Amino acid sequence: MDKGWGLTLDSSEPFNFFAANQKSTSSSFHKLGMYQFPVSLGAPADENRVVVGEVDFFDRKNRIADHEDRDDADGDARKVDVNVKKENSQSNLDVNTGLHLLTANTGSDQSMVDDGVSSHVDDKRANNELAQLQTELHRMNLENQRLREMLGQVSTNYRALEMHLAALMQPKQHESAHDHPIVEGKSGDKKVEMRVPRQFMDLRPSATAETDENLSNSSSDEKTRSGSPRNNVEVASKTSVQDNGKRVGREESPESEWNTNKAQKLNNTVKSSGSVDQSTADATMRKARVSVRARSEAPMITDGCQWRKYGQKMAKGNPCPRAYYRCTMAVGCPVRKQVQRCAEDRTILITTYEGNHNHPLPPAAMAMASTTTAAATMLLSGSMSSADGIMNSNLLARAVLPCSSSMATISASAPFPTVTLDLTHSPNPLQFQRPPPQFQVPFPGQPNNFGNPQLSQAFGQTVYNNQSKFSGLQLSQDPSSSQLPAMPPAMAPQAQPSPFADSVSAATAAITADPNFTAALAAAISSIINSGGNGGTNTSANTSNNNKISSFPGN
DNA sequence: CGTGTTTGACCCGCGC
DNA sequence: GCGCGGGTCAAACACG
Repeated sequence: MDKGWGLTLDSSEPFNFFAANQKSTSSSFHKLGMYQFPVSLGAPADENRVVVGEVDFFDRKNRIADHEDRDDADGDARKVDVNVKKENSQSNLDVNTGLHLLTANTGSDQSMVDDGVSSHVDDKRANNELAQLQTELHRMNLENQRLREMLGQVSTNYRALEMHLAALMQPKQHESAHDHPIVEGKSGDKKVEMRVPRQFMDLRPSATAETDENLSNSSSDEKTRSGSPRNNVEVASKTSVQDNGKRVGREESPESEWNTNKAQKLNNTVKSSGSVDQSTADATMRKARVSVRARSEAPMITDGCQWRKYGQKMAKGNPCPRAYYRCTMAVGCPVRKQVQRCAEDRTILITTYEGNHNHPLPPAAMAMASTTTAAATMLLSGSMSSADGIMNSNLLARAVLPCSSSMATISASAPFPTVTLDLTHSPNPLQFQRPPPQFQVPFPGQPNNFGNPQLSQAFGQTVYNNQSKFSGLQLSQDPSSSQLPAMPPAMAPQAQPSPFADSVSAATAAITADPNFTAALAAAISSIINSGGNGGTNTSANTSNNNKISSFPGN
């Protein structure tokens, strides 16, 4: 293994949003506190270590211990040993940091310490090195502490959120029992139906059943006429109400999900005398979208699902056409996505997901599902008109995306409430040193609202320098907020980067600023929070199904 | 030949 | 009512 970036990026492949999860099935997950994070991001499966730049944390630590064993009289070594033991004790608290991502030693590094009798020169050199390592370890201990605090806060917020959601969902459980039968039946967890991890892009975690019921009440005859072949209750209940045109029956099923928006609008009109707030919330649920912004030269990010392009349009204000894709992993799957390059920066790919899968998902897609679901959950809870909903949204934001202090944006404003996961941001100056991979991270200070000002927000400083705090998400319900200017890179005041005093912190930041790592972190966290790990068994999911795109908007 | 893409036409919602 | 823009359809086409 070379001493370069352990997080390899293969520019020959499209940006695989969750390649990390796919490649780090079980052996490559390393516990980070209560969560597990894949560390062999794009690296060969047999390399579980992460070597950052020229610094190999674990080898250095081992060397420290080695020196200490051989030279007990060395005060520095003793100090370092204390630090090492401190860190080990922190490991017992189930909170590890990137330091613990390494699991193996290499023979090449061992050659530095097994050179037999140590000379004075070697001792001096070792002392100097130990002094440096002591500083590094101290810093990492601090980072460990910060991470522990973060994780503790995540846990607390999540529990609070869970209880809150349980309270909200209590009267609706009997109705939602039929919703998402596939995943719920698989999970069997009593809390699963409220935690929304079960399907990729489940955008209706709470109001689904009620909305469906409303739909069935108001448009039952339309349903029967729709002729949808799906037996999925959720989808079948939302089949097209739009039977006033020739489109009815033109396509068997996927359209129905998309038409749900229209159906909901009609429904809201019908029941205008009813609970306005509830109907508004339902409509919001149905329109919710999750947009992912990522730098990629590839025509489409690989998210684990199979897509078929069904249309392309020139969107106003963007010279790059917008491509429309439909999920083809199952007949009648209503999930669709739009892919469009950013007008201002065409290296940024904007992928917008909408709809619920009506089929089991491969693990790779589950990873994405967890993330997008978490984002959608935040959006939906935040889209409530009540202050309680806003509070809930903030809780969700903190709990589901604990590292999202500056990486997710919620916009409940028109036309569709959308939560945007912006993976284009990284203030890491080391990015300059990296060869431009296919999936790039932006330069510091780069504007982040390309072409989609109401959606974009920083997403990249996920665990930037391990200083991310849980500042939550920006929640906007004011239509005027759709024109919010780009949040400056310093929008997360608590995520201000500290100077890279040494290569360790710089390398750590480099890793954590990597979008793949960021995405993997978000996916891992949300996966575990949501499902308790039903996406843990990764297989060779279709990661190349998007390579067949012959043309791409903007290319 | 099956599958997926391309692309012009069509439908619909919305603003004026 | 009209025009615009977004979203979708489906025939034609390309490809393996």
